[in-house]
Amino acid sequence: MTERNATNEHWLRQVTTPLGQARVPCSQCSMQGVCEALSGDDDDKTFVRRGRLGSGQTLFRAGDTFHGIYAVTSGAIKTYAILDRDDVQVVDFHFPGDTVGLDALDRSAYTYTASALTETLVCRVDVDNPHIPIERRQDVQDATIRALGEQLRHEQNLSILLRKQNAEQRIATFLLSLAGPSVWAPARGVDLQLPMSRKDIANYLGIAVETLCRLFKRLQDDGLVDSQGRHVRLLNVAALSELAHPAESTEVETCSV
Amino acid sequence: MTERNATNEHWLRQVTTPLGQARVPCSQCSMQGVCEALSGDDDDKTFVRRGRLGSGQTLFRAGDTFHGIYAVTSGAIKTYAILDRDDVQVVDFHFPGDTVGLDALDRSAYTYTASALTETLVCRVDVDNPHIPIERRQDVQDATIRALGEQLRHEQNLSILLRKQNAEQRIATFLLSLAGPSVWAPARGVDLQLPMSRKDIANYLGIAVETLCRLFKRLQDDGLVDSQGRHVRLLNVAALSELAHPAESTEVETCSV
DNA sequence: CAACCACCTTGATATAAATCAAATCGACAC
DNA sequence: GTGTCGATTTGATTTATATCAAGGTGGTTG
Repeated sequence: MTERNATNEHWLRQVTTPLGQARVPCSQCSMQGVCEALSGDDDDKTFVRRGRLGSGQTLFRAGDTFHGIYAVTSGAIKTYAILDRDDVQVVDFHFPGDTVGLDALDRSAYTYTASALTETLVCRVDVDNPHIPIERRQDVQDATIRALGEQLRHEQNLSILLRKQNAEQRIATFLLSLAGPSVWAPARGVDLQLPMSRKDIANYLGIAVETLCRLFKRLQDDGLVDSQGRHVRLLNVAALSELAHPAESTEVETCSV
Repeated sequence: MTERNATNEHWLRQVTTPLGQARVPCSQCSMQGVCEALSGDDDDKTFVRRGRLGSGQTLFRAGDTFHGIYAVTSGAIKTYAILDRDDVQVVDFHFPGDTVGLDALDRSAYTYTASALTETLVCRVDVDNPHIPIERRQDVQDATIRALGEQLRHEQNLSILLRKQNAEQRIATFLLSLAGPSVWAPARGVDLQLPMSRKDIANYLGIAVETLCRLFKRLQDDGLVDSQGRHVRLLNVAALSELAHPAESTEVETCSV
């Protein structure tokens, strides 16, 4: 149970901001402190730059020379591998506060392709050059290791989800993770504006688009969500949570009455 | 295709030594350089210690106070989460050259439980104390970040496997990854002495034990492997590779003749 | 406007894999 | 030896999900 909670806790933490929130402050960013530490010291030595991506625009491609990591401040990014012509694999979605490109930190090239799902703002932190301060500053090292650790645990949790949960549970978990901390205070339902297509979601969750659709419908019919295309409202967060990680009701069967 | 190869390349790299090899030299360890850098400087300031675990013995438990990471030098470790009573999830297997506990590097407690699958030797690298040199030395930082990056990519590849591959493909990929670099020179088959049970393998691959058994049998009937309990010999590495990542034979149909 | 194009949705069918059940095997204790 | 317990294997059946197929939607372009 402790484990279970820990797992879910991290899923929720991955998305530090509810979808729709415009901008994330630096204090909530997974690279916290790095930007302040690296920018503004010197005119010529600014290692942090802000950038803007239009919807669908590519940030970098798998195999491109690594030149730094990106922190998302608004919008959304997807990273994906191109396995074949006509066969891609979405590896992750990145929301405000998340970092993109961490998995290439120790390499000369990016591992996956990263594209914006909507208009997106990013902070680029240069780390391509071994001479720049980021390699030397203790606070930056710490932030980097923390970000890597978080990302690693996120990926481990995803692996667990892919082995243990069926399609419906995956969807419930996914929706709750997108909602982020908002689920703790579901005033009158939680509104989500999904930045990605059904196809991307299905691909990410490892299920067929048709299955995703049918299960969305089932959740809708059961009154758990209200789904209008990319606008989804979570109507019954408690029931969704129950779906995502069913209670270990070995002895607590009175609950169901 | 580039992507596909990259993926498999990493799977293979995860296991740096073929199973059965007695001991891994420090030069092949994922913490390369760290041990030499940290040990022997001072009698009292040795941050690397060697340890021995009997079969089944636990190295640390999920929730235990974090006190360092471990490099496996011989034997094998499994890390797993206890989700419920009677429900565990194997997160990873760790072989000589691999590191255990990296995912807790930025935390105060270990994320998963780690147990030895056979008699196992480990090197423990202390990093619990913020005052010790490991936090300051550049070479150690670099090694840590590299190890984290590798682990992260390994986990991403595993996630891709769990979404894209069916049970048979998962098994083929798993066997090839265990064989490691040996598969490049399959003299007269590659011998594997599996340190883990069928149950653990099935759990790790996200399939039922019965399915695993049946598919082992199928591979055996098809002459791809010779499986006698925990002793497995890969008889046809080429065919296994073909199973693991089927050729994109859109226009190269002559190959099958 | 019509034509086109992805995307989304729903239905019918096929199938891989889970589940339930039971036999066999192996290791270890007594 | 005999008995026990877990691990492994095999069989029969069920089920979740993929696949194939076809409509419906919405946006964009000429």
